[in-house]
Amino acid sequence: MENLESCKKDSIIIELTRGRSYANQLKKELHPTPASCVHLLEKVLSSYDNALSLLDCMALLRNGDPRCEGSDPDSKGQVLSKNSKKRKTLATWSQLRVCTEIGFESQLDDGYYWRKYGQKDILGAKHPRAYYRCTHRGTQGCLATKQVQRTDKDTSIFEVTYRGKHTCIQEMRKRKKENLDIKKRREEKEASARRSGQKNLTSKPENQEMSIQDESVPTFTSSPTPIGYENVETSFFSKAGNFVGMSNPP
DNA sequence: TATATTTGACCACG
DNA sequence: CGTGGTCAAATATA
Repeated sequence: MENLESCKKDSIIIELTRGRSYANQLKKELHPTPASCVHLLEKVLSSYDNALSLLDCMALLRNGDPRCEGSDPDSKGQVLSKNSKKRKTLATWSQLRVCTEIGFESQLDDGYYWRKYGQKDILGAKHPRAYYRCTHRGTQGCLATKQVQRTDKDTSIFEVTYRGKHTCIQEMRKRKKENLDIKKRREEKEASARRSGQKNLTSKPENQEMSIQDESVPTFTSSPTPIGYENVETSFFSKAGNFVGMSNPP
């Protein structure tokens, strides 16, 4: 019976993959695509991707991670800004929900270098939203940015929105080692601080960079998913270590 | 000293 | 005018 179920699932995946492929073909066929069609096509493709990702999520759930049930995969998610001060052109975007383990930074670490440039309290959100941009924006003109915000309900889930595309790949790989070295050092520092300072009631803990700050967002220096699309992509990370689900753009 | 983060101010948009 | 995104001075860290 499990076989039957997985067989059905495979069929669904095949169909969805086919549909996505057709949509891509259609996209190619429409050479000078009208603006309205562009948007629609993006939606269609996004739906296929989301459906496929959902199946992945279900598979992971079946493998047993009850934590993921907390978040509903079909929720619309919150509407993120479609247009910012300087990026009106980003008309289309997609959201994706992913669970990954916070403790394991390796999963979050693909070598990208981020620099925090702002933090903002968001109306209706319990936790502030942090704004990052690629460190090499000035030198290489890399326009990739991301936003990180804790979810209201589950503080262990982070919503990460990526925007733009990295154009500094070479530099990234090189930097990854440095990045890890820095993290190692931080870990050691934190460990020693914990050991020596457990009784200390110093109001400011030394481990701000490493662990999650109460209200703020951890200083991720890398993105967990490859950035290959112009679209904004939002991911949700939690302790669970599994994919949770995703939601469609409005 | 150089580079990264914090944080209030500023600005555009609805 | 409120909200969200960005800027930039002050501050922190190596």
